[in-house]
Amino acid sequence: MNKTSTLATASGGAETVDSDQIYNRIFDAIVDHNLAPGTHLKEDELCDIFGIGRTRMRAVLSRLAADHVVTLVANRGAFVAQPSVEEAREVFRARRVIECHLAARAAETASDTIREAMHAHLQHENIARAAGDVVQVIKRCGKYHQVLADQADSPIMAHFVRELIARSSLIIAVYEAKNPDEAELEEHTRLTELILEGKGGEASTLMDSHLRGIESRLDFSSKEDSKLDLRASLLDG
Amino acid sequence: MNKTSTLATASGGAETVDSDQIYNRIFDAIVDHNLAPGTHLKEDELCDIFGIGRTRMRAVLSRLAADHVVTLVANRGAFVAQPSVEEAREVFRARRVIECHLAARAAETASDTIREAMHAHLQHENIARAAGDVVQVIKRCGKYHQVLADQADSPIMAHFVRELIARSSLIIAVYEAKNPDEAELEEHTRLTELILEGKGGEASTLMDSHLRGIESRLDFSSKEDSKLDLRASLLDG
DNA sequence: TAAAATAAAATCGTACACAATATTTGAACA
DNA sequence: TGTTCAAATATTGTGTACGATTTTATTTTA
Repeated sequence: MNKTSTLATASGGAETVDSDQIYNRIFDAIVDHNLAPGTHLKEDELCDIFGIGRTRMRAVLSRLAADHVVTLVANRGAFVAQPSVEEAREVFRARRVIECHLAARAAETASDTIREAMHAHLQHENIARAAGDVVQVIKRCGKYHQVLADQADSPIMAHFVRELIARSSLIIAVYEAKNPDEAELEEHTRLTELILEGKGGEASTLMDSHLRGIESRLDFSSKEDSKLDLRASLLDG
Repeated sequence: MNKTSTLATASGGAETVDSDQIYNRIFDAIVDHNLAPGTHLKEDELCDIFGIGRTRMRAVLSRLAADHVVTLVANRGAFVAQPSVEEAREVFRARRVIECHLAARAAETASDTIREAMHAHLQHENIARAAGDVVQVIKRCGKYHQVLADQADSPIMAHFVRELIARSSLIIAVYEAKNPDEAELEEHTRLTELILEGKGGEASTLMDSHLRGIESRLDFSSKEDSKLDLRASLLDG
């Protein structure tokens, strides 16, 4: 929320480190599956990495906790969140309600701005797909929903969606989908068409089934919890 | 999120002050219109009041800022938020989307638990109304929506609603409604009936018009901004 | 007197020191 | 060898000091 870090006061050195940048770095690392769920985010370690004091790092971690991508445990510290099965279902339920609405709304106000933003993003998706870069494809697929939400001219709900997408990414990391599925890309393309054609009702319906599809491809069977998982495995094996 | 404050370590003294308590105190004070929008929440002052250090108070203020009921200004501090007109419209738009869904959902799963919770709350509303306690009536009316959201078995959306209701309270404080309107209470009663009768569609529709009613009773004409307001007043007078 | 420049006070931003708590290590013992 | 307890280590929780910035008060000057 502010610059700070006073290493070089005079001269144009600008040795400032923006807290927002650090926040985004960690947020992105979690969403992009570079930080696994359950990872202990030690304060000192992060402070060394980013070259700031504990006070500021703590503020960043609090913010991530408010986003529900990090869990704060008293006297133990911050951990990358591990969504429960119930939480996972809840997240997708909320996403269906909000994103279906936003899809319909985007269709109602379909403009050139939306057309450009959506097409630009779909190109990115296809490029990653063509290059066979699976990791990039997954990242882009998640981002499609954010791009769409941002176009619906409802900043508050777009903000909710941002959090829900991030949590979905964690959910996918924990309850790994069988495979990212090729259908996903096609559905994004089809959804974009419907929105640009102003077909709000159909767009909403497709968004609903699209999200249900992603949810249904998750594997809630084994894991449960890393502890329970361990216990179950030992009792079974 | 944790107890802390170590004044009395030994003995049963329990001189502990819970940060959550302080957070809730301030949150409630804002929602209940005991702290006017724009009020400067000075850290030292609050520290004296609650008997804690600045570190913890800052954490509390950050949390309130994440809820959008407090605005943090760099090098100036924390202020009770003053929602803009656009923000106000956005908040009510989001509320319609989410609360209409939750009303319908509550109707689908109408249970005895819901019946009890809703009736218990309506009684509170009517008691306050009968006593002619206008302030209490306003508070209770706001809380009705929270009670309803909590009954819909969708914790994430209920959490969103909590934030939106708090922001609505600030909106009402800034763009004061002509009057709290008697219709509000009747609509709550009618809405409760529809939900308990399992009429989800009708409940959703009523919720929509109910929220539109509240929004339409706001006065967006004069205020704009305290500064602009001041300037305008001085130029006009 | 009014505007501008300067000084003083108030307030926030950050780092750091020390306390409290949790975790690990290792030694003693059965 | 395995278990229990205690010391040592690591990590988080909080208050406080000091620097930076903003605001207010005062003085200077035209």
